[in-house]
Amino acid sequence: MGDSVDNIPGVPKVGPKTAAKWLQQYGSLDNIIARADEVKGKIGENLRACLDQLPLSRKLTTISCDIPLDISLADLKKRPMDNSAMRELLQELGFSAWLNMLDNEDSSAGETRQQPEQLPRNYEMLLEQERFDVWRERLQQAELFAFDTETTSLDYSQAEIVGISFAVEAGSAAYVPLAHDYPDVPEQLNRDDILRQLRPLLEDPGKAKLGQNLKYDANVLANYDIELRGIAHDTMLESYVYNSVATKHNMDDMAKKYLHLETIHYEDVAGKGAKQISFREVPLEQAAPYAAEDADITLRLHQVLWPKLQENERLRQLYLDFEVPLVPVLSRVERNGVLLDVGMLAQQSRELARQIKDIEQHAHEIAGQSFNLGSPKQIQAILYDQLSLPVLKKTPGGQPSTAESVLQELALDYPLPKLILEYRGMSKLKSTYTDKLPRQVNKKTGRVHTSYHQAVTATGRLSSSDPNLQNIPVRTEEGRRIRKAFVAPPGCRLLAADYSQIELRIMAHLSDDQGLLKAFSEGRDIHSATAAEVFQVAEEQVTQDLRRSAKAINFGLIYGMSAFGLARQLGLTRSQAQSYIDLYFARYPGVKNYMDNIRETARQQGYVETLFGRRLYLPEIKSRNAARRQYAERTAINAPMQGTAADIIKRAMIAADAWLQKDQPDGKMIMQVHDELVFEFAESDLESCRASIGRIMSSAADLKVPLVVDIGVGKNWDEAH
DNA sequence: GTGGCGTCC
DNA sequence: CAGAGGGACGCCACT
Repeated sequence: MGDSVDNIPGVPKVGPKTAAKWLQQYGSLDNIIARADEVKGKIGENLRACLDQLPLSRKLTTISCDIPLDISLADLKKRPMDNSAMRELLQELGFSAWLNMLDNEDSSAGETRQQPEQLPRNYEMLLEQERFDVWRERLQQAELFAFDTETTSLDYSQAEIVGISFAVEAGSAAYVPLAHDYPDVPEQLNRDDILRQLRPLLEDPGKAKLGQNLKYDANVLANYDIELRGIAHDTMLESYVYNSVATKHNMDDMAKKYLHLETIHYEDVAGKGAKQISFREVPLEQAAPYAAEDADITLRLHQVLWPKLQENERLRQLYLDFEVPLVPVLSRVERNGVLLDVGMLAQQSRELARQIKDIEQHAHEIAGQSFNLGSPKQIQAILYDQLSLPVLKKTPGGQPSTAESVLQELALDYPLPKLILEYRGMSKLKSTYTDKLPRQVNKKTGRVHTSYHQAVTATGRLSSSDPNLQNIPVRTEEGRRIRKAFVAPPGCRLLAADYSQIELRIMAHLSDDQGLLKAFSEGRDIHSATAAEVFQVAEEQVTQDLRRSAKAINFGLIYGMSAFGLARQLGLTRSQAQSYIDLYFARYPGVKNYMDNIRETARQQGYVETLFGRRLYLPEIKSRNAARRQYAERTAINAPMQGTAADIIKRAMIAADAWLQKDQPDGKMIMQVHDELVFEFAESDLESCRASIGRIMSSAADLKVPLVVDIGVGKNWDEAH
């Protein structure tokens, strides 16, 4: 720790999340300082000391919050904290993400500090068949009803249903406890019996259902052989499509933002941490209000969000044609799961363990002492303090970096960095993949079942977790061995289909650049074509090196990279890199034009859109802080391309699923990796399926360039590429 | 809980 | 004049 302003000794660390929480709680930095002593000991004092010693307009990083503060504390105190000034200030401080300023109701001001309303509620607990019959009839008659399952686990494959709640109109909801279990628990309706009675309703596609993250409920119901149909609305997706970044899309946060209601949290009834109990053990008198409220709030959220979506035709279409239909598709993909060769992974773990041990021994000999190769801190001490290697780069925290690029450079001159790199690679493979994946195989199905998240990314992509199947290694030979453990069952083959250069094709489409469009239309290798244009040689004369440079330029552009970044990547001087970029823009003026336009569009309307109208709000595009503004500008450039690609593959998934259901019921869609879909087909069907999948994916969008799909088949995922 | 690092597209 | 590549998830060390 140094003694500069950004590292004041004795000031306890305050992470961005804590800082954000305080800001939300207390309204301004000023109030935090006034109140912080009460809540956090001496932090308030230290905060004040920290801020008071700042010169006017001094740019600094406050504590470790990474808050660039362009104004002094005196300035801050002078400001009247009305709603708009507060919003502006928060944005300056870099807390726009928590500002709730993205909502279109923004202009209606004055509601951020609104008191929670009293929630009118008429909640009923159903313990007798007669009352359940009344409610079932209500559901039967309702145009739309909300429901929610309470279960024993967040993991759908482990989850048992404990109860179900319903709502048909705001303020009125019912909870049906079915499997609560604790001493002296009241007698409840029989679960199997009730599910049997509900089944026709839940499976009827004509009966419209509403829920919060219905994919989860669909998966849980599937454990009871109930195929949920008639998914009409999902509040999580409504919120996501309406504004992907204004709030997290869980019910508690959404209720706060859109209903100004404080809800009963899961932790309130089940406790948290080690003391958390299963919902099964939650007493009925607590469970019923919680569960009924879930259904009620879902309905109320829908009543607020659905009209908002209907105001914008493109958002409405995106929601109805992409996101909602994707829910049952993802549910099936997850439940299909992927077969793993666990024996193969176990063998790899053993080999890695042996190699890791050898490297450790060797490294300790070189260092002359024992240390933890997995600790960046210890490595830092050994490399820079003890062995006095040159410091090439520092982390944002001011410490000498031990990141891969740095070690690679050092590895040219010293032996230890190379060993550290090898160690990192191997321990990563072992801990994250070969050790972990086999433990995530479901005992009942013998396969791994990931969860896809539909409302996480800012751009519209899916994400995957538990396990994350979207970051399985592919780059190195050792890494690819893990893909060989993703296998097809006997008699089947995996079919992997990926969109070729989809983001660059989208860039061609969006920018309408004639050169780029022509290159794609002629089916040329885009990186070679770019190299030929930029370096002004015939395409046959493009060397691997030139192609590599062109590829870096192409991808760099998609991400909004600067000359500095390109120079670093290609090992050029900055001016060389700049001249490449200039040449590129000279050759592809449409691209240059597009990038300038999209920045301007973002500034003017405050958001950017994908081809299908998905929006990403970028409030920081107008930030006076250059770093934040430029970050927003890069996002403005990247999001339409990344997001359009996400839209297209979602549409392809919906179409592929429909085709599977109709024509190939034995075939399975088993994975999505952003621009790739993986299927499992019987060997005998392989060739016809290959043609069908190719057709379905290529026609998922009609761009000015062809959507080329590369398809491979094999007994394992690696082979299928 | 946070930061650093590493895996993917 | 600093900072200079988009989007994710997971593991580990450390506090």
